[in-house]
Amino acid sequence: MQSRRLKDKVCYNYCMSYINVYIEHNSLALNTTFTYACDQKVEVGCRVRVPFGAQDLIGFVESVDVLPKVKNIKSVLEVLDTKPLLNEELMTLAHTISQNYVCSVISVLKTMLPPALRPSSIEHKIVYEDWAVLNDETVALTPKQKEAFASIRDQLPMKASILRKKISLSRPLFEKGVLSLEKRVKESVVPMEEIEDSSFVLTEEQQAAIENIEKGKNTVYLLHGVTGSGKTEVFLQLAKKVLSEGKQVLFLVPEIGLTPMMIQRVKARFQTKIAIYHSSLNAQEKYEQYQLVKENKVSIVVGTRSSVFMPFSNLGLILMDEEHDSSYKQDSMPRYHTRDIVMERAKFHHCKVVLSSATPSLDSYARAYKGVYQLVTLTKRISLQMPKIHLVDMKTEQVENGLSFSLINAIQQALAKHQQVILLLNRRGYLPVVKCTQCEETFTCPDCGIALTYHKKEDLLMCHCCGRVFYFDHTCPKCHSHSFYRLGMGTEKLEENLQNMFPKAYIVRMDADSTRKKNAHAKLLKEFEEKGDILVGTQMVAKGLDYQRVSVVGILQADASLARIDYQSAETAYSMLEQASGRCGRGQIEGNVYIQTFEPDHYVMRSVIQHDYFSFFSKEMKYRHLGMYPPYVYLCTVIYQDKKEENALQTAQEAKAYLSDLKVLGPISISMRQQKARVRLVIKSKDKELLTQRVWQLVHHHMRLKTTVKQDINMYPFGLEE
DNA sequence: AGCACGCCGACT
DNA sequence: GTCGGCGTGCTC
Repeated sequence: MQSRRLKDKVCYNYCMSYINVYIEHNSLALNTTFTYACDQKVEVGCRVRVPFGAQDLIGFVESVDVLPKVKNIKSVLEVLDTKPLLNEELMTLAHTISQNYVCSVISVLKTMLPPALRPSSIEHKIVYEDWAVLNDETVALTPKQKEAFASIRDQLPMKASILRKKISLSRPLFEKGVLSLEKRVKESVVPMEEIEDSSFVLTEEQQAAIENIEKGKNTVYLLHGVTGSGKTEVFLQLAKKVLSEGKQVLFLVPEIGLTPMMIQRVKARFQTKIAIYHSSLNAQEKYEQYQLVKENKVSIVVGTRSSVFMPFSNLGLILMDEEHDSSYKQDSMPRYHTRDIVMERAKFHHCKVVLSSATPSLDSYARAYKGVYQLVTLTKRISLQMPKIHLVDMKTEQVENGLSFSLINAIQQALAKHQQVILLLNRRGYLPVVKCTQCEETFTCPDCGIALTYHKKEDLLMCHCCGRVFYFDHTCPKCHSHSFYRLGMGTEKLEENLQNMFPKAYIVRMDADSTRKKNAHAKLLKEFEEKGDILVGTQMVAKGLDYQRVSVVGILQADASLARIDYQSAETAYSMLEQASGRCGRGQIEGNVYIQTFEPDHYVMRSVIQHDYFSFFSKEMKYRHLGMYPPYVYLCTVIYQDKKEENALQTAQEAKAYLSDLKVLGPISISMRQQKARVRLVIKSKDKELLTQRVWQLVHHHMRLKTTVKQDINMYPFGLEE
């Protein structure tokens, strides 16, 4: 006994440790650890509450020392976790991401964890509920109590709330000690519908692709398959094999809302062993899915970009569907690209990666072309032939309400045959520009400085940059005139026009406005599938939809996506056109695509008409080489933000001078945000390490300036829009 | 990032 | 004489 006490005491003294923690500030100025004394057991990867100046904040333990390295050390207020939230792999990964993306470590730690576990003062509490568990069966009971107990004996442990509903005599059972209460994490009921798994017969091509990947020596594979060639089935087969070996699979998708059918298929195939992780889950649901993975209760995770941080212990395969999709790049700190994280995790777990797309990113295809990745192709459609593309030359064609006669004709024919039509117009709202006829005044957003779009249904003006809405009294604020030019057309107006032209047609509109509510995507798609004739929408209708009855796809204002000054606009335009075309002719009926354009001879149009990705790739690579753009160089954008434009501009110019050894474009003024002027630099470098090093130096240089001008770094931006 | 400290203008 | 504006500087 005495020795035990002595040991305890020694242990107590010994346990005084000095912990280095990251503070919950995202600011790069605070991207260092702070040391605190702690007399409790703590491990690296735990959260602690610490005093920080006048505030008390949450910190994340980075390392533990026996001796302090600095003076004036405060003590931790509370240790929040008994076990580390992140393992060594993920802690190391956080540092790698911080280093590569020039962002704070804590910002990475925050994104890695589900909201409920985030080191943040804003609490997302984990919800617990009471469960009744068996405590002592030998206690004497009255006959009635015995009877009540017997009726629920086999259902234990059970939720206390359900128990109380079932039997009225629950209280004495607890009081006498037969049952006891236990707190358990509340489980939100995620309904698991029983779905018939679609039967499948692999085509020769699919079979060959699977063999290539399974037997291949490479780590990374690019599965390039035309739309409707059955890439998903290849994925499912690969996953099945890896799962049967007892390893875990990560299946990444761009946005769950757009691919309900895909999720259904994966669910159906792998029933119980699956976790689904995406943005529309609430904090509690995310926490549950996260725990399932951490406790090794599931072996396949289907999810959007944040699921790349799941705490896998034995990852055997990473599948990345629609790898070209922009939603894989996060546009807030840390601005990581999911593909990069995938490569890091694959390196750690020694597992294979399969990227898949009908229109791969130029980056990935270039790597596959060079042999860095192994290219695997699927050239044939499962159903019929590829849809036929008709380029409609808007310079010569007759037009009514923005629709060419060829397209109107095709729609009429499709409707007559009870086939479905998808129309894509990448502009939401009713009228993109409202202009006073008297003084030419246009309505612009005071925060962003861009033109407001008129929305007819709500009768208001909306900023499509920040989402702010403005009351519209149909009076010019400058000259009080009541007449306005009406320029352009958005999806809302197109829907109205179509309804007038085809009064009997059932029209479904899908854009950012109609899909704001939870599950709106799935609802609208179901509505279209069951009774819709025409689906009108922005580019979101181009992605992943798989309906058998669609025979016509129309793309309006196809040039709009080409006309932008962005180096990447041709790539996104090609991808959008090809993906949209792929939505028709998936069943037994022929597909026809009408692309309305003023530039039918543009190389993007020429390639789309042939479904020839490679010809597009070759042409585009030449332009990228000429202009020195990715994948020939690495880019980084730096945005300077200030109330006064001249301040931002001056800081940007000084930064450019500081980076005189690198190729720097700009500074140029870009749209405002939150009433602040913004000025942008674009840095180019062939040397990735040098770029990272110099940008870090720029960050420290900027901190030394102690200016109010904000500096915002975006490593490897997805295009140069905004 | 926050929050305190500090030094100036316009009020009871 | 004080309340409060926001410029500067520090936080283990």
